Amino acid sequence: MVETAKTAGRPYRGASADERRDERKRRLIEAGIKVIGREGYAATTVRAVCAEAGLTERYFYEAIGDRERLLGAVYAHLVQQLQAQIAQTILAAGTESPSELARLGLSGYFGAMRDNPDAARILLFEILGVSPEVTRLSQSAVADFAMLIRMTARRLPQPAVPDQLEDLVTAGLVGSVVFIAMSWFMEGFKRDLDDVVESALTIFNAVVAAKA
Amino acid sequence: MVETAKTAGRPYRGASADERRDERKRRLIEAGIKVIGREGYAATTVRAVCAEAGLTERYFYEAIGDRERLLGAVYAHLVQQLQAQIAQTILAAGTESPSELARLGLSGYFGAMRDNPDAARILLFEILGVSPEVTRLSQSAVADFAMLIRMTARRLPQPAVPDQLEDLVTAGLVGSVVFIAMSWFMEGFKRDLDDVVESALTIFNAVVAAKA
DNA sequence: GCAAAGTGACATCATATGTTGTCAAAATAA
DNA sequence: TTATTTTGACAACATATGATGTCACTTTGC
Repeated sequence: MVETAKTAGRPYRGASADERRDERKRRLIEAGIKVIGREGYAATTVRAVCAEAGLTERYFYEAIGDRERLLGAVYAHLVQQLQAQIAQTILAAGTESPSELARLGLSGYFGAMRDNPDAARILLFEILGVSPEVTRLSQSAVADFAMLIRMTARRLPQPAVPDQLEDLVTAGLVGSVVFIAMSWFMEGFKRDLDDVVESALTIFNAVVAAKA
Repeated sequence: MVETAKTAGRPYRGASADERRDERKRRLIEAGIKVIGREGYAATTVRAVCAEAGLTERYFYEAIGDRERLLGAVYAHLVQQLQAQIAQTILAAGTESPSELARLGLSGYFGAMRDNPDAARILLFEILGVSPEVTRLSQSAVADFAMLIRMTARRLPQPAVPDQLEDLVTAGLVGSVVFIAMSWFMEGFKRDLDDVVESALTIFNAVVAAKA
């Protein structure tokens, strides 16, 4: 008991304590996406997530804390991933036409939903009505996407919408995209991606083209 | 034990067995609106609903069945109420202009949300991610409102949107209204009702005015 | 008045699940 | 090798709550 100052962590299997902690958290979030996406948040148990991750409950409570924080972490992860993908798509585009940018962004969004139904279910359905904290998180994501829309529309010569309504209108545009995605999801993604993109784009272009 | 055929019910306190059953169900649904609206569905217990209704658990299980069916019944009740109110508003209107009809309908919708926040919370937030059955219920309500929009838009001389996209676009319009309502709700209904209606109407009119 | 149906307060049961603790085996440092 | 840390499988606990049962009291019909 003379000296145990370095209890803070020791390498194990070639990884430092911090690296292992991060890796466990990553695996738990990944497992959370699968389990919540398959079973729904209400039916998701800590045990099931741990089994999917190949970890024990202790690490769950160390890395995440509780079920609700898992959902928050999963959601934040998915939103960030989605935003990054869309941003990358837009930035890589050779065009600056708002309409074409919108098409690219919407394609990225809807494509991501179709290609990862587990994530889509969480992003579209499982996130609401869980708790005030999680609801705020989702509202924050909506605000982010609304901001993206505003930034894109700002490239237009004249504002299409009265200033004091801009935030509500862009929130509405986000909602139209989400609901189209929900309908598509519920139908099992039967429609062509192009149809879905075109539907959302119809609304976007109409609003942008309308005179203030 | 010679004869007890009429076990089917006896008047009590001036009401028949059926009347009392209906009244209990009504009170349970009313209590469900209050408790779910205040505490959220996840935090709603059968005991709390029964206490709010002034009834005992036995009647809950007789009249409703379980927690999830309560949410379904509450939601169906609220949607029906909302649809009836909006339909009445529209039918009583002296105009046939789609734009004016839309303004009336949207005023009814947003006004109802503001005037009954408990119901609004259930309609906007608490209904998703509970179970496949309840999710289908909400999708069905979305489809109903989308149909209402299409019927209104049909009065226009020429279709504003390609036929094969009509369902997705109208789903998107419903989504824009819902998300505007959600934003408004989350801000504590600070904005004027007129601003909110005008925002949704901006999107509606733009889509309707756009050329196919 | 009296037996039976209806009601309400409460007890009880079963179960699920979040959460923490135990303990032995594997990996590391000395 | 040996002691210590890390890990994983699993037990154990407390709690909440859905769901059903008990029992005394009220109301009704005869």
